[in-house]
Amino acid sequence: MNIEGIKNIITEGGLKFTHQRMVIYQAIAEAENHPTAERVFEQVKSDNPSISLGTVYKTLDSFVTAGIIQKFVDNKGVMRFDGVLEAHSHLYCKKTNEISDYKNADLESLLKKFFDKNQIEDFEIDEISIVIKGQKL
Amino acid sequence: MNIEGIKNIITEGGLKFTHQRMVIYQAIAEAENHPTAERVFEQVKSDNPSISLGTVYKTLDSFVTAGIIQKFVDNKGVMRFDGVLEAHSHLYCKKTNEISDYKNADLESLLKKFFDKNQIEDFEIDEISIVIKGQKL
DNA sequence: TCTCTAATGAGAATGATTCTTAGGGGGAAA
DNA sequence: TTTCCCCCTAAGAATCATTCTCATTAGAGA
Repeated sequence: MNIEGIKNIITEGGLKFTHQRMVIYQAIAEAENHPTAERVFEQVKSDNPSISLGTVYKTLDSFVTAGIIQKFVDNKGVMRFDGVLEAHSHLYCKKTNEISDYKNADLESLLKKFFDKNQIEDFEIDEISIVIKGQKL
Repeated sequence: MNIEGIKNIITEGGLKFTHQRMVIYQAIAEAENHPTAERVFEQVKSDNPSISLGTVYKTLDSFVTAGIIQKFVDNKGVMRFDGVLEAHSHLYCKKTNEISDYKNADLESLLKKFFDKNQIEDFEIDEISIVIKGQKL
């Protein structure tokens, strides 16, 4: 993604555009995996050697609040960030601890139909997160 | 559950029976919610004032390894323990941060059927965990 | 009962995340 | 352009859950 594109995403999220936010968003958008804050920090340091880890945390948090990235907590209790906003599930490999995306529109619609029919008493569903645990072959 | 019952569960898991393991298992089995290690520690101290927090962590971990309880990580990155072994989903309330069980056999079989038909390439599924996020009404 | 090994208690150490504080930069208004 | 103000940032201290270390203790089998 080009600089203008990223700038738009950040400002449309209601955030001031800064160099730090730029490189951090870029790192997330380009990441194939689901990086930790530490990992983003490492990545970003080459473009911005004086950046601080605290800034990375705070910036990622603003992005989440602004709704331009997602976050979740992995099996070890470490935060993971995800630039993909559409509904999708995660595959967690117990051997390598890697987390990858699993998108399947059929699964999404199956679940949607199920919960449309089977309302949960006194509970309003906002989102459904699925983690498929197992191992890569 | 009585003492003998708990003793059986612990020894059948291949673990030596001790007083600490007894009271810790009891606390998990009786818990309605999904207690943290800290919470179990508080609970257990009345029956065993000299117990150490490290022991609670280590014991819970042995239980998980032995397969007699389950654990997961909540949205805040804190470990939660669960004495219920059957497949079930969790409801997470964004307002109160409470986590409750959601058991629905239809949902389980729906998912089982789906993944029987739709194998994931190069991935062997072990378990599927579903967290339904939203809010209590 | 005796012995051996695994379990325990106490507290130090670790690691991820948040907080604090001081300094800096960009936009709005004149 | 200049000033003001507020938000952003850097650096590191503080926090909190969890793990580790190590000396001591207590089960289970001989």
